[in-house]
Amino acid sequence: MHEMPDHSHSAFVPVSARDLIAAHGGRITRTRVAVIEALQTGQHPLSHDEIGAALNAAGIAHDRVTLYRALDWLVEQGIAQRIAGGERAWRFELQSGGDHRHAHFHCDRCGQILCLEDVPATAAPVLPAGFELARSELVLHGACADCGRQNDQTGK
Amino acid sequence: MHEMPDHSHSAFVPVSARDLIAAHGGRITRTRVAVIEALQTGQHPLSHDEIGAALNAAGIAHDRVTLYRALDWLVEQGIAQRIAGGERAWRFELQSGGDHRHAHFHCDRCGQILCLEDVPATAAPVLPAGFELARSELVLHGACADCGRQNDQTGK
DNA sequence: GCTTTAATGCTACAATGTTGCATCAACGCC
DNA sequence: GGCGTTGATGCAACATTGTAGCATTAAAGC
Repeated sequence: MHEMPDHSHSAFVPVSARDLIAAHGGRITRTRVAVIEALQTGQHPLSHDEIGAALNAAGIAHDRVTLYRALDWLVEQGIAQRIAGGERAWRFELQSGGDHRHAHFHCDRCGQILCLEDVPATAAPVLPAGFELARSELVLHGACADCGRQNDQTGK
Repeated sequence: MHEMPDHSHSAFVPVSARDLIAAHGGRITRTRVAVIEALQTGQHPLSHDEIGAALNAAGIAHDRVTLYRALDWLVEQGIAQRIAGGERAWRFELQSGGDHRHAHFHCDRCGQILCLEDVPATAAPVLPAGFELARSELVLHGACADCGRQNDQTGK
């Protein structure tokens, strides 16, 4: 809402992370910035663990709980969204504008999750009376290209 | 408590739990029988916890681990299927014949999961090359009829 | 620089699921 | 029916994922 001075010294740090946080009235902390940047960099939804590793790689010291809370806040603000991957852990990805919801692909071999940008998750058909639809989540399961069909059966 | 199964009004003929187990070459134990009966009785996918409660109610002593393993076996055999509810815990429901996969509705208020028998989860569209689709899972989120719109706050 | 308080870091805990291993019991065989 | 084999169970301990409480730190505004 308010004017931001031009941070011309922001070498490789995308300004949008800071703007994104400020636009939601949150304090700009290194954890939040790093988390957003990790999500921006990642080509697929990241688990809490992967984000933590990214922070470590970036030299950002952090606590497990802090990361959980940072992610909670991002989801709460609508900046990020949670995805139920199939495993017990949540995955997170940035809410790429508006309510655009796409489907995801979960590789049952490597556990990786990929975005299927082309495939909308908004298959919202007939619901019983009284039901109120908030959003829909479509997850396709199978084997990704990397895992190929090199191994044909995997437990779990 | 062994009642005559009432299947006069539905096309879904309850298969004897014992037959189901035997057909897959498993041993007929009281735990497995009770789990299958609990899933048959339940009108919606049950969590491990709910199944455990059902076993207790039926006077079937059991261990937590035994229940996990019984459920694992059922899924492995294709008798039951796992559903990622959105919470961390799995839900289980019987694989009601063939590969019929329907969508599910997760109430964000009460956490209940319901089957949407009418809504197929088979929205299998374009996948990138090399990808192998095994199954798809469609979960709709919102408020169920019971929770109605009595409370409007939602984590969305 | 100083104040306010959101955000962090730590400890402890809760919930869910897994592993190893000794024991039990389901099933086939006699 | 009794017996042996082996799958299934029960128990203890552990692993993973996520939360709650609270003192401390640091971001934002003055």
